[in-house]
Amino acid sequence: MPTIKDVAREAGVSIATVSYVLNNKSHFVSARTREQVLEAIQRVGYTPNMTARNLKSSQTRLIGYAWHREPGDQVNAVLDRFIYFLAQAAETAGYHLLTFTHPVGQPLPVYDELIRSGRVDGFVLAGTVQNDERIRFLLEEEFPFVSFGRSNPQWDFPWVDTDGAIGVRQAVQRLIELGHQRIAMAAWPEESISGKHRLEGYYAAMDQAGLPVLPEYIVRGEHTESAGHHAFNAWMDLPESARPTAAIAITDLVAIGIMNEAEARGLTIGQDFSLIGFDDTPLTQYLKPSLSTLQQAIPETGQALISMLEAILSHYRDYDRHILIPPCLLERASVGPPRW
Amino acid sequence: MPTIKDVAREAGVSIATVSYVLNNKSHFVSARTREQVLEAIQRVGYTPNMTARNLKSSQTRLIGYAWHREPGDQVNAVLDRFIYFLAQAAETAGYHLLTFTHPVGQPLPVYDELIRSGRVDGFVLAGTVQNDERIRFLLEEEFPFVSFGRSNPQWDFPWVDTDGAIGVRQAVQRLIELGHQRIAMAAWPEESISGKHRLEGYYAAMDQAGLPVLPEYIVRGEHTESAGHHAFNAWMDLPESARPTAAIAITDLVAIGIMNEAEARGLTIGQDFSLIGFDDTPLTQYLKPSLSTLQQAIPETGQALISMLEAILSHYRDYDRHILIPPCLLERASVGPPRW
DNA sequence: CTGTTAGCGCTTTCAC
DNA sequence: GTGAAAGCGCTAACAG
Repeated sequence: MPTIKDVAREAGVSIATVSYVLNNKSHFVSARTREQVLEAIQRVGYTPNMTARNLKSSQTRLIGYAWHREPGDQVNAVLDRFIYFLAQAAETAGYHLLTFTHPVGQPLPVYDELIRSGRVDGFVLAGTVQNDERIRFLLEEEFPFVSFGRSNPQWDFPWVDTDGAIGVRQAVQRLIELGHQRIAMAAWPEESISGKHRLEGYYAAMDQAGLPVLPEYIVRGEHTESAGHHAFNAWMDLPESARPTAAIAITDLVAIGIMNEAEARGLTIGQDFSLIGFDDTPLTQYLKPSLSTLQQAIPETGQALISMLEAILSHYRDYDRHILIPPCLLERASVGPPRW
Repeated sequence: MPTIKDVAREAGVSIATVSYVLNNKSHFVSARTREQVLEAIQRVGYTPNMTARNLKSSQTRLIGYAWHREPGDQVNAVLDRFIYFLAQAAETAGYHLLTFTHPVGQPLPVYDELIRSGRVDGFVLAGTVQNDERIRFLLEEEFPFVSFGRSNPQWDFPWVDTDGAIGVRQAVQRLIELGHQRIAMAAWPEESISGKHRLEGYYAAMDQAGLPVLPEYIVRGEHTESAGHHAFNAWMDLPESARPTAAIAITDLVAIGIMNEAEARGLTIGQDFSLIGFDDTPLTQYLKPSLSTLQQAIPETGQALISMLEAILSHYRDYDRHILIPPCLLERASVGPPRW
């Protein structure tokens, strides 16, 4: 590989001059010299060495992102899509993503090592939880990062998140519009932050419409298909006059459980029972019936996070540290007017 | 961040000595000095700067991997799983993954830039096609890489691939074992290499069992759900005595199309018609009936690729340049004995 | 055994 | 305007 020296020799100038034109410090260089250098660069086929630049400037133009492997060999469809757009946005900003993994429950040593060895300029976090230890750690270390997802509301850190409250609210409103009155929700355990936000949207819509929410309407469970079975059974155990005619599932996988359980009981989703999931997981559009769902604005989220991180790394002052992006309701065959 | 100088000062030795203990050139250092240095490292909390090391050694310990975004906003479930295990294997070998994207159909400039700027030590390719231009390019540049997937058989390059022939053969044999005789296959267009291999497995199993393969049994199509509809319709258009009672779908998405079309025609998959897909795409286990499928050995593949690349980067001589890994048949509810 | 020193390729201050 | 030279943090001859 040719170096800056080769270019200098070829152009008959010093390496400093080459560096000037490389870095657009053109005001220091005469137009003629500039031309010569540019030609020399072409001739020898020179591209600046990133490692050397990085050493000199004490940066890496690398953003760290940790993989999330779900338990039980599952995938996280949202994050799989997310990271692609994150990478793309990062590249546009002149960065690359350095991806890494860490032992389950032991993220900190890996983050620490990456920081101390100067491997990355900043991090993008995803899959944050309440009191996320990574956030606490990075805040403490004062190391640049942005987060896809909120955490402890007491902590002041930059994040972008899907506005689950708005999304679910909109979905419930749509069901109400279709004539549903008894609407249930399959929710997540209390600890989940995004679960809490989505549930808030549900309550908001029901309250606004003056519709009662029976305690039994809210069934909490994990991110599993069987949580859907359980929820649906709980609803069907209610006396007929109280049974919900529609439901929001906190996630598509739970929605699938609900669908399967309903079909097993001889009910037709979309006709006898309306259902809206969350995430637009791949393949859900091909289910019979196709599943209505709230799709997160993944590309925009990735873009927003990178812009934010870029602002931080460039020490800009003015930028939003908290961005909420509403999801988009995709109405498919799993919803319809109530049968009764 | 403390540097090697800080450690040297703290330990009262030269930076060379610190470097020696850091790089386990301990034979040059007395046990006592070694101890002192180690303690000093602890005290000042020192971690070697990767960029500096990299500059010195002209490497990056970074492996480039390009994202593949499928057309039409689809995901590639196999690659999404793959990259996680690839990252993990890379880390064990002391590397990290640098991920990047490139304009559709224009990969080369990005690969070139990454090489010229010394950003990565090697590449892992995935989603290879016939006469893959990336392979041709990297071969020409003599830049280290390994490939998940084969390409032009004339080219000599290191790859790991799923043994689709073995997998499909095994799947067909299983169907035969259950009593099926008229077995069809939804295949890919002729250009697809892996499509060709999988089809070979189909023919091998049918031949071995002495079962005839009507030309109509092979229906080629893209990686879409509608390709499944089309295939199933084509089969059902055959005179009843010739209609297949089971089929292999080249991919789960096509299998879903087949399932949906069959159900629409009032047939029950698993009873009236047996079906096996390919890839174990997430959620397919929750379909009704759950889809039998050939699951690629993704973790092993990632590991094998990294070992191979590591061998190349370390200039080892002895290593397999071509590794075929058989997939695993997951038998679920979509298969059963033929009804007739 | 340990230290001095010359770079790795680049940016940038400071002279000229 | 341009160039000489220092130095980013580290490794590895080479001296001693």
